[in-house]
Amino acid sequence: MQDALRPRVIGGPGPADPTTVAGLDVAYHEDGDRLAAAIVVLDTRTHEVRDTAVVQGKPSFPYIPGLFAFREIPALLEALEKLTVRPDVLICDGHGLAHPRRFGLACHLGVLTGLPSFGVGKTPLIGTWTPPADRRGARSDLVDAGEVVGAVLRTRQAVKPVFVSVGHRMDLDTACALTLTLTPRFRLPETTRAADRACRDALISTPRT
DNA sequence: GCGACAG
DNA sequence: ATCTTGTCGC
Repeated sequence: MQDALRPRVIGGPGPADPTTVAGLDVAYHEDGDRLAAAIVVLDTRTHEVRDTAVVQGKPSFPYIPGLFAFREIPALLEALEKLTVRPDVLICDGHGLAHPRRFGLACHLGVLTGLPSFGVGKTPLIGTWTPPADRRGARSDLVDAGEVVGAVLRTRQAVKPVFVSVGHRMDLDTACALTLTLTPRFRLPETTRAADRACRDALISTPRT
């Protein structure tokens, strides 16, 4: 399925001046039988929350490296339908092009929604790289099979870098610039942090349905 | 065959 | 992802 959908990915450039950016994330209950997906739309400049959508559900697919999207996409698409604000960019918790078949979660969501997207991963899935300089904004190429599939970006000095890769209708420079704009204080983008908080809270505030 | 392996 | 334990720093 990934090989079939990959041709539908459209390359950059990404939006020149996106007004809103959305963070997407999914949290799982420790019993492994319940999950919550959240999407939080922020104003790109002020980081003010413009919209939030949270849905609960059950995992329908196991976690398998390389097939991660099939586990989280169902709930994320449901949450997307509940949004009243159409975000200009989707920022995913995971990779885009930096995937064995060049079709990670960010690419998959971008193709299904038609929206520009990119991924910001906390750990690598594929590729090799040299550590970027120890200062915010420093970056190095993430290379796999001889091609640059993403960037290793330092969002905070003296903190582990993040892995940025394009999804759909996006270019790496725009993705890295947006990531830096969204990390004024912490390692991860405010979008990701807001979505992580939202789905985690939803999972706890609703012990049973 | 062995090791790696987004969340 | 989630959990635990321990350390460092503001």
